[in-house]
Amino acid sequence: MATQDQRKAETRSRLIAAAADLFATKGFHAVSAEAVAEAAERTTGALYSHFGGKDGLLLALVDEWLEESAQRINTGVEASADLQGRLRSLWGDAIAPHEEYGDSWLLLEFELWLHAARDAAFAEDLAERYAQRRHELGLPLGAWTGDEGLGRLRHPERTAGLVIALLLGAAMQYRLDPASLSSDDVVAGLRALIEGDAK
Amino acid sequence: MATQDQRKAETRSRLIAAAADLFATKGFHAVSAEAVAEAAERTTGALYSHFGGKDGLLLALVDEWLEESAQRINTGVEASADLQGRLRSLWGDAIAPHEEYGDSWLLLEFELWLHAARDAAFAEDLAERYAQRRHELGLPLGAWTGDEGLGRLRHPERTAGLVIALLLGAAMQYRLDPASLSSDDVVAGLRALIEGDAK
DNA sequence: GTCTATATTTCGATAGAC
DNA sequence: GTCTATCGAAATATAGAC
Repeated sequence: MATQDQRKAETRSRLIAAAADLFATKGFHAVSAEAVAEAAERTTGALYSHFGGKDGLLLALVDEWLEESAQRINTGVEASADLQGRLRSLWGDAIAPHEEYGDSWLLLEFELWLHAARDAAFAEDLAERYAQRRHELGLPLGAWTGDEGLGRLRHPERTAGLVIALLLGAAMQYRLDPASLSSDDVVAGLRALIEGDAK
Repeated sequence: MATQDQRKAETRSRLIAAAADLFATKGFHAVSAEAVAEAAERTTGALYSHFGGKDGLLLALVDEWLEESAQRINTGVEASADLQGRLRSLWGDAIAPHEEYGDSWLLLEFELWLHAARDAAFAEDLAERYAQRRHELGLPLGAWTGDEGLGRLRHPERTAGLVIALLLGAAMQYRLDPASLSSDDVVAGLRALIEGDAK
């Protein structure tokens, strides 16, 4: 194992982490390549060598975000005992500071979505990611309703899509004004969506 | 009525319209002041004279957006006869091209939200706007359920917040992949949210 | 109030040494 | 692979004529 490879990997990791932070808090176009390199304690030369530029860096960031967010959904949720607790955990994850990306992961979520909505190449990647989310949330969702005696879901993935939609839209409003929505309101809404699809 | 005032008003209007289009389709930081002026068939001098710069232009845009979006919610919706039709109209408005802002109004929605999430001054403005939306949607929402024999809503504004949340989150996913959510799914979700709060 | 022209700064990207 | 130095392009903002 060469030391070169370690340093290379760390440089790459540092640059992506710095990009995630800065792109989220200031926006992609508002951040210069030099600022990212400086925050990562590297130089623009290293950035261009690794990613070819700011765009390549953003693409790499999306890829890592893809993997990471797939895991996030399931963590914490499975620790809860009943449906109510699981839904509460989902909402908590949506608004709580995140371990790796801090309290700005929600900003990154929308920053990436905006780039995808404006660029077809990004859109395909992100669309796949959302499909993956719906799929991975749909499975446990169907199981939970069974546990609660609500019957099975007719369309687990479609319901998962609605659940994710409500979480995102509620988080938007919560970010602007935390008093505008209570946790109970959101959880009640999530439950209504789920029960509406349970037979 | 002086011709000077007319020209002044038109210049202002042109600049705001061009800004709305460009900020939505390319993003605020990706658009130069000169590009906005050029699209409005004016010059940067006029832009700086009216708004003091790009930031001032964005603020003026938000204000106009505030008024305009308040009216949009109620139009089209009241034309429908029953709850199902009204919910379908709401969803249609969320994803359909808009008269004044084209098919990019959804992008502007999130662009403005991102700026608000990053800037406290913007946040206050936008928070007020969302509160206004919840209020103006909550009233008819409560009336609709009465018409349908569903009883009255317990918390019209909170339910309106959930309805708006679902519309925004669903529109996000729909924009990335129109096949991911059917209109029936979304309308069913909206109905579930409303019925969940009706007693 | 609006336009032309421009000063100043900053950005993205590259070349070459190590 | 990484860094230093730098070029050319583009952005913000201003000054002055009309």
